[in-house]
Amino acid sequence: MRTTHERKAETRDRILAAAGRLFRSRGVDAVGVDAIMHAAGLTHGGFYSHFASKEALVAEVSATSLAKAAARWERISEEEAPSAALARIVDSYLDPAHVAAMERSCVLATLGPDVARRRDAHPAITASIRRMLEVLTHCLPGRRRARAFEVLSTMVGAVVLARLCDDPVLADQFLHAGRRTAGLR
Amino acid sequence: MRTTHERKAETRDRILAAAGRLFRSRGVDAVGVDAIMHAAGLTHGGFYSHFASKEALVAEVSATSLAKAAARWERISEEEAPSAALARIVDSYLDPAHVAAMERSCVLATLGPDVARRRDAHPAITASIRRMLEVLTHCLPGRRRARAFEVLSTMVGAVVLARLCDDPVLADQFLHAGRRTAGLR
DNA sequence: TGTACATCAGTGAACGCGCGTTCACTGATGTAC
DNA sequence: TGTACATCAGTGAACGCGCGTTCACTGATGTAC
Repeated sequence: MRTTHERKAETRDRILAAAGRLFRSRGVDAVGVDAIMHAAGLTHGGFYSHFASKEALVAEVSATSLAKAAARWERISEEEAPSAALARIVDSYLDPAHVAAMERSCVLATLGPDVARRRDAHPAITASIRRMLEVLTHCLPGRRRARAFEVLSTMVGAVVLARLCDDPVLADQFLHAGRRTAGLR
Repeated sequence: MRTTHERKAETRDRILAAAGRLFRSRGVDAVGVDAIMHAAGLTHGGFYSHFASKEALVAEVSATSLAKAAARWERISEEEAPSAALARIVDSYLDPAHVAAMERSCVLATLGPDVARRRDAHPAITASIRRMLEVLTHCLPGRRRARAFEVLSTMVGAVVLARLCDDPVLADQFLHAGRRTAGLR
């Protein structure tokens, strides 16, 4: 029974991963349970032995996906010197290739408004946002927390705006602005 | 026939306004043509004598709604001294009451990722973003365009993040961060 | 000014479709003896 | 070790529903004479 449980947990993770990719690239309402289960290599009927509803999945996907990002930032800030960690976090967030790959991009910039309309996802997301702010504060010169709010806001806004630009030059200028607010270059 | 044309144009505007409100507050895919037409005081069948499809409506709503915002910024920057205009634009954008009222809020922060997935809306949106950057550049001390990118990014990001926060104190800190990046207070 | 006709914005029934969810089932795996 | 049984993750047909879109229509309004 232990192995079975582990296998089920793996399947659950596969569903979460597939949903994360699809929700981010196409939008929550444009992706059906059917498509998610198919992407996870399963049939749609089994979905409800893992999640209570599609809404529950949405909340869990955004929570776990953002928690993973927060954990990655924490790992980077522990492994490297503050300024190097900051550069790595900000540069990877604002990397044009990463901005283009919506399905692997940050939930905040990809599903932000969508998730904002779903109140039950807020607590978990707020917790991850706090962790991200903590990391940024630790990495910023002078460790001024107020600056962490500026940096995170600019990063998220720059990615949202860059994605709306027809012109790649304009898009790049938003990404550069994000780096500048973080104090890089 | 003139009066008829004018009346039809008014109806069209009413549909656009209703769709703008509903799309922003509930999300594009959560609002049907039926609900939009009902909010405009009409029945759903008439929709297609005004718009080719729901997708066409989405593109037009985001384009006109953002163009209106850009025009408002331009008006403010012409009426007031640069620093006063900047304060008015940024403060109204980051006003907690305005942030809470999604249905009247900025398309960038409300439908950003949704619209980013619809390529046909990008040209018109890019044009409005350029106008907004122009206004900000004109109002910023030293008229440094690079700073306009930072300010717009922070404003959009701060609103997106504030809406995801469970805790109103945390949300307010994002809004304050937006003001600080703009050089206010 | 009054009448007959044409136009067309808006109506509401109807359509096919894909969605979220349910449920009886199957068959692989784990447990008991 | 081998057999019989229980469990339950995953299957796939079925459901009711609301969606986007179409279309024959109606009735108010504008035009022609």
